[in-house]
Formats: sequence, structure tokens, C-alpha cells
Amino acid sequence: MALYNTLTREVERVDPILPGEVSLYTCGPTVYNYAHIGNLRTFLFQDLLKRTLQGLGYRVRHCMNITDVEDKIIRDSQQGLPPDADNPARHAAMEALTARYTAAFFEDLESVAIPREGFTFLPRATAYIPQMVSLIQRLEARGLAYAREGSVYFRIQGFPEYGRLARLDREGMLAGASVDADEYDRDSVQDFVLWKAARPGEPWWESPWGAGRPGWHIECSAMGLELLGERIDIHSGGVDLVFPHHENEIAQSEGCIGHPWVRCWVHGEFLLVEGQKMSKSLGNFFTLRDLVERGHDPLAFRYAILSNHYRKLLNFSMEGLRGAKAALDRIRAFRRRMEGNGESSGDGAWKEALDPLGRLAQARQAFWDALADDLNTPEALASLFTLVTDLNAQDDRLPLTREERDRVLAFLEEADGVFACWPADASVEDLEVAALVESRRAAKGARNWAEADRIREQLRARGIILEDRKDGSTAWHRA
RNA sequence: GGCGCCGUAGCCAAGUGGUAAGGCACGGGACUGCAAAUCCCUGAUUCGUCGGUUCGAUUCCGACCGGCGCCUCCA
Repeated sequence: MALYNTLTREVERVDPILPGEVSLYTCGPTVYNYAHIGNLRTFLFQDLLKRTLQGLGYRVRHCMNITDVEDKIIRDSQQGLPPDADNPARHAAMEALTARYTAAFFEDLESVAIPREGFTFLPRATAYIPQMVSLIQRLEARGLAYAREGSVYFRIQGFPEYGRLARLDREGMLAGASVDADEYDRDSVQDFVLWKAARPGEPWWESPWGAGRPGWHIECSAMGLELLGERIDIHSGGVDLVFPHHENEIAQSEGCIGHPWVRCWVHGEFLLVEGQKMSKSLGNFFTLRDLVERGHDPLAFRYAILSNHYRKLLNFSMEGLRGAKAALDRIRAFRRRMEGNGESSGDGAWKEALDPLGRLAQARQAFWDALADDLNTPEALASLFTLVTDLNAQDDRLPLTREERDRVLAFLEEADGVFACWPADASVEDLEVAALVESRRAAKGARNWAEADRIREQLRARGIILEDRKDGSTAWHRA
């Protein structure tokens, strides 16, 4: 497995610290609203990374944080509370908001085939306040943190490595800095906050520095160190987290433990919508729920995202989403075909007979090689599609044997372990559909085409597409 | 100003110092009661532009044009 490491700006082999096991920390959501499709792209990329590692035989210990304390959460949750509301009431209001959006978040993940059970740890920031306090104290003891008026800051000057991940030089940072240096009294404007003193109207926790709440970056350091340890194989997030979030995580964590923390930093690119950055004012802001309301298949969205390389800017469009659905349908149709027993039309020119199992082995190799090479999904899918084309052609003339079909199905299942877009149809609740198909068969037998078409249309209206076969049988699938 | 990314057929997109994968859409044909699915055929003499290195560059170097990101809200 090779990945592009932001730290070195090169594609590097991943050599896990423990043989056969990869520790993976991914930056999760801030739960103050529904996730938008850009957020989802990042989570899908992380899911792809995990599934690929698993497909290549690694066990993965995956930790994703849930950020449930943060400025926007506080802003939105405290509205409507009386000015004199006490701290327990403020916490309760905050938890009500975050519980609601956390639940919505996992619903969204489920519908794009990211199961909650796939995570080893899903820590909420507010459950790790003691660990954060302890981490800050250790930084204080090492002279890397200092308190000012109830807040605590990280001293950049004490950490020479600062800026390495984002490749920022301190002079440049100073020049470009646009900070409200008045708000807090810091030694240097570049110093960032580890612990924020409570302000009126905010929920707070007790701490050695008085009432306050954690800074944004400290949670990931505290939870990562606590749950995955002092040496982590891979840490990932969206590109926008490179600076300052991950840079600051490195400073905090390594400043504390005194040695390198994460081997490989991996970042997923952003999503544009119709050529522009998503924003509510441009009217191109979408949540997954918006797409589903418009009748789109959530798995088509998953496919649309995964069929582009994670390090490239992806220009999302409805046209692209429809294209993704069409491409996906081709794979799904192929799967159904392999589940059946084959029907040869037996004539027509074609390329040449091929050895199905040999061809399959070749495609399988190419598929995994592509994924192992920095998650090259476009190439992996290309190998899958050429297999589909070749075997369709072969099956048209010389039906594959049952054993060959089963071997192909096993590979499709294996590939779906990563893409999770063409699962086996598990729905059997449609005895009704079967009954209608049967009565249509009778109508066809009587050459009553009008009735046959009427039933076809009736089913189509319910999203069921019929496929008449040469042997007189009729297969069906959902649109 | 600093750091960095991208520009390949109508759209999406992989890729390599040796002559352009794959998907969607389009068109023609086969098959079909009609469909659906599938198959066959068809599309860049060319990889933003201009130079350079080379026997040879889309791939390396330089300049330019165009689009974009980060430089303490942000997936």
C-alpha cells in the first residue's frame, strides 16, 4: 500500500508499526448541522482508505472523533437561553443540539454505506476533557504552554518543527497574519489557544486555570494519544485541515511526547459544485438529504465520489451524478447477469474467445494494484469495466459455466467490499412483483401485448424494470 | 508577498520519455412483439500556449495564459 504523505509530499509505502495492523485516525464532523456533500466526500475518502487497507489484508484500528464543543455549536445551542442560565442548563442545551446532529450524521453515513460498526473508536470531545487538561499540563511542564487570564496558549517558539507539515515559514506567517491580537494577550500572535477561558453565556468546565473550554485542536491530540497511542500509522482529514489544525496537532502531541507521532498524513481534496465552492448564497449548497429528495440514489453519490481520485478537486454536478448512476447500473446489470445462468445468442462477430478465469485473474490483479497505488480508483474501476465488457461479449456467444460465473461473482463481491455500490439484491419482499410478472407472462403467452405493456408500465411506475429473456423468463430489477 | 495544485475528446477521467485506459452522453448496426439488457462499429493525428532538452515529450525543464486552494471559521 502506498499513499501520498503530506509530510514529505511524496507517495510512500505504508509500513505499519505493528505488522498486519494499521492505526488510523480521521478527523470527524463538527455536529452543529447536517453534513453537506463536501463533508461527505472526505468521509467517503476515509472509508475508501480503510476498506482498501482491509481488502489488502490489514486489520485497521480506526478512530474518528465527534467534535461536540466548538464556537458554532455554542453559538447555535445557546440561543434562546436566558442570560442568567446556569452552567448545567447551558451544557444541556449544547448536548441537545449535538445529540440531534450526531444522530443525523450517522444516518447519512449509513445511507452512503459507511457503517457505524466499522469504527473502532468514536470518541466525543466532551468525554475527554480530563485528558485534554492533562495534556495541556504536560505541555506547561515542558515550557510549551503558558496561561494568560484563564486561557492557555501553545508557545510556537518552543517547537522548532512548527510549520513543517504546511511548509510555512515563520516570516511568511507573520506577514500574512491577520489576527485579532487584541482579544487575548499572547506572547506571539502565532501562538494558538489550547484552553479558552469561559466567557459570559458559554458552557464551561472546571480546570486548573479556572472555568473554560478546550481549544479546537487539542481534542484530536488528546483522543488520538489516548485511544491509538503515541505512534499512529495514518492520520487524515480534508486539505483545509493541513493548516492550522493538523499543524497544531503535531505541535501539541509531539511537544508532549517528545518524538514523532504520525507516520503518514493523508488529505482529501475539496469538492466544488457546478464549478464553484459550495455556498448557500450561490444556491449550490447540498446535503445528502437534498439529493435523496431529488430522487437520487445515495449509492450513486457514493460512486460519483469514489470514481474520482481523492487528491483531485472534484467538480460535482447533477449531470455527473446521473452519469455515475448509469455507470453503476452497468456493473449492477452485469452482476445480475452473472447470477443468472446465461443465454447465448450464438452469432455475430466478436473479438475472440477468451479464457474467462484468466481474464478474471488479470482484472483482479489490476484492480488491487491500482487501489494499492495511492487509492487510484479511476484505474481500478477501469479494470473492472473492461472485465465487464469482455465477459459480456463472451457470455453473449458462449455462456460462462456456473463455476466461472460464481468466480466472477466472488470478485464482484470482493470489489464491492471496497466500493460498496453494487451489493447483492437482498430484497425478497416483492412477492407482489413476482405475481405481476407471472400474470404478464400469461398475457404474453396469449399474445395480449396491450396487457403485457400495461403491467410493464405499472411496474415501471414503481421503479421496477423488467427484462425479458430469450428463454421466455422475465428478470427484474430496481431502477 | 509565501507555499501548493490543476488544465487530456461534448462531459467525467487514468496514464507513461516511445507514440493516448475507462465511464457517461451522441450516432450507425445486430438482437427484441414493444422494451430492457447486451454485443459490433464510430470519436482526440492529439494531451492549455510558446520555446528548450532528447533519436523521440502529453509525460522532463523554462516562460506565458487560464482556473483553483491554503497562509489561524471551514471537509
